[in-house]
Amino acid sequence: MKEFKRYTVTAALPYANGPKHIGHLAGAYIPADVYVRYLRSMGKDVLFVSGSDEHGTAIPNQALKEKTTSRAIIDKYHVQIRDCFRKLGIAFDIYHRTSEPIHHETSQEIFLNMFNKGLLDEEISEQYYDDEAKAFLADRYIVGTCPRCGHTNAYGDQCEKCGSTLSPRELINPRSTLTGNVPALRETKHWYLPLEKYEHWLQEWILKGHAKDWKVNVYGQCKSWIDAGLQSRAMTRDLDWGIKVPLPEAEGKVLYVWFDAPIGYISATRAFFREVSLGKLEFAQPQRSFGLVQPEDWKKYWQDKETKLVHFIGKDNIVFHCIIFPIMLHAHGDYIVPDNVPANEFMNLEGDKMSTSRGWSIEMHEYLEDFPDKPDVLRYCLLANLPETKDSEFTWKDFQSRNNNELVAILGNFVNRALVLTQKYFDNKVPHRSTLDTIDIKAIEVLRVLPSRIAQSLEYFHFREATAGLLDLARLGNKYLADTEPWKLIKSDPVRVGTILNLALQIVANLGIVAEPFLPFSAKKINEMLNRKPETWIDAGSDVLMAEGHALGVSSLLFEKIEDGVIVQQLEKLHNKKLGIETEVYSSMPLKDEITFDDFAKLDIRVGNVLKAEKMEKSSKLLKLIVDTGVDHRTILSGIAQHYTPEEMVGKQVTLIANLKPRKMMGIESQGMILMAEDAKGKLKFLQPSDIVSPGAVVS
RNA sequence: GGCGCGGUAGCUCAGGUGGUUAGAGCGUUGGAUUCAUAACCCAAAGGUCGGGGGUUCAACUCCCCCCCGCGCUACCA
Repeated sequence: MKEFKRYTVTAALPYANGPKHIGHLAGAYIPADVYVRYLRSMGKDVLFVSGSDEHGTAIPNQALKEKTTSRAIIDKYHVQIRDCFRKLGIAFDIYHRTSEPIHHETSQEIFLNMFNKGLLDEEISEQYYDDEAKAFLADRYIVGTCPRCGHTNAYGDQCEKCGSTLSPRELINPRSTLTGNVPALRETKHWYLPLEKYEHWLQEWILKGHAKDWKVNVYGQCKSWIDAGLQSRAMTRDLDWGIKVPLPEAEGKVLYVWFDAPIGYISATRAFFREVSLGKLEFAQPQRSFGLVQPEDWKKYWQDKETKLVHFIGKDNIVFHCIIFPIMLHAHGDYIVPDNVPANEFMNLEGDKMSTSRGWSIEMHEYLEDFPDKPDVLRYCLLANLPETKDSEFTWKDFQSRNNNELVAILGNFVNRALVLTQKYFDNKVPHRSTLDTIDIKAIEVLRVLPSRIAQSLEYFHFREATAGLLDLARLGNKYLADTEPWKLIKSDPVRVGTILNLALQIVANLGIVAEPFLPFSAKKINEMLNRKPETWIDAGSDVLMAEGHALGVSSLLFEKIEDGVIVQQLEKLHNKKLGIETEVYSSMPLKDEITFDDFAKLDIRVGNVLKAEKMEKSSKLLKLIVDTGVDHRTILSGIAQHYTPEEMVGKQVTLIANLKPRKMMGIESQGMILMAEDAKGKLKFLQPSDIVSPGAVVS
């Protein structure tokens, strides 16, 4: 493995439009923090940056929802997320935010640099413009009738009713959400990054250069994108929230959020060195001594080939961190590109996908409210279950069992045993070590190799394996005590017991070092109980960390058991939250505009019998149904393939709109629409009369 | 439908370039023990490695087909 002079480690910028949950922690922040703490302990020159991502259309959207301003939204969530990270021990050197002036400057500089080098293509297209608001409308600010399902409040980019991905031009009767006016099409100019020009470079850099050292999931995802062929992407948007495009002709335009967000890592680094060099810390919180620094020192961390750049992210960010941002850095020319992007998969929760909007999540602040003194327990559980190679699962029962059977019973118990025995037999002082037996020498050998084995795992981003190694170190201690049985020997051979406990305490001291990256709060506690200053990883594996005669501190329990009741409560809380959100979602779905009876009478709703049903070729959602409507036998395509098999549908009575304008889908005309109800999980159920009626029966 | 990643003991997961009896932790069962938060320590039971073909002296590991989960993408209620 190549040796680097220094490390720049980034953790994904959390989007400041809402709270972040433990899945985000597992995906990026915890592994990044462990990695960085380990590097620091090894004495490496490492800088750990992150910050809030505060631009993009979803911020004003959230402001609309919470009936406040975009500024208020980012201020609220920036503080909330930052504080949660702090309480969980995520030790950033700086946690910045993209709304800061230095970030705007940096982003504009990079944009201008690329623009001046001719790296960006100009393209003119037609987009909706609201005359009254004097603004181009971002996709989300246009609503209209969905051309697919007829939903009257579909957004310009997506219909939330049917899930269709739309473009604003497709909407029927579009209107602006700002003023309610009908928007007009106007020409607008945007700047595109021609990703396809860098395909060859990506092939060399990733497909050839990182075939072995990148994780398969990351590599596979990149290969998939590159092989599919890349397309030019707009790097600017018509929006009033974001970083102004620094060109005179770009009034009212901002940088695309995915252009500026990753630059946030760079601007955070700039902010860090500026603040530290001035001695005025606002966002920076240096976690180690950086010595005398200059504002320009940020360049070493981004432009020197001897710097190893590592991005920690979740799998949803792979394309941006492995394709788009590296292309930006490479095209610009002054910057290094990431050496590795150890993206994790997703963590599920109690058998279902985690989702803040669906209420199926454990938000960081919720956990910290309920378990304020247990940040390490969460860190441990997430580390032990990290979705490194595939989606993994967090359950409260596992949380309890990890805590009770591993942290309490193995790690905490060993530390407690060693300390209590020393208190009892040797007046709380490190006893003298005399001649070593074979069993002692064997234990010392294991002690010597375990930390380097853990280090090895960390270097390769195998965090689960490393975490297991930490527990093995405690197991070594437990086994050593069980094998030597000092409590039996104390009467007959106190000198031997001294040797045994001396060694046991050396193992505890090692735990104080090795546990630090994983369980920083507990490691601190261990060192306090040992009454010693923390040491670096370089000392790990040593069997002479604790000097003879050294007085130990006051011992207390590292971890406490979690009772069944606590777990039951959390499960209830989770289910209640989900129910609450579901009813909220249903009740907040606004009623559609009032219609007259005549409007209603236009609809020809009938009951039909499904005569035939078959899967549509090349479609995963559509079933082709032949329905007896009483007046005819017609073909209706229905997107229920994921909910009903063709066999299930045959012979069923359904309700349909018989006079809907036919629509062609996948080359076949659908002559009507089957009415379906959707439950909270997105499952579709068809509507049926309570008793069998004749096909063609009119619904009114 | 296309592409990517997965499908290994009851549960959560390890198993570069194919090679003796397929591993770990938890759980279960049994034993030992009492210094320790009834914790620790030892041992055992438990898997036809998603299914079916093929290549090979030999496949969890390579190739083909199929099924299931997740993601991206297309089409879409």
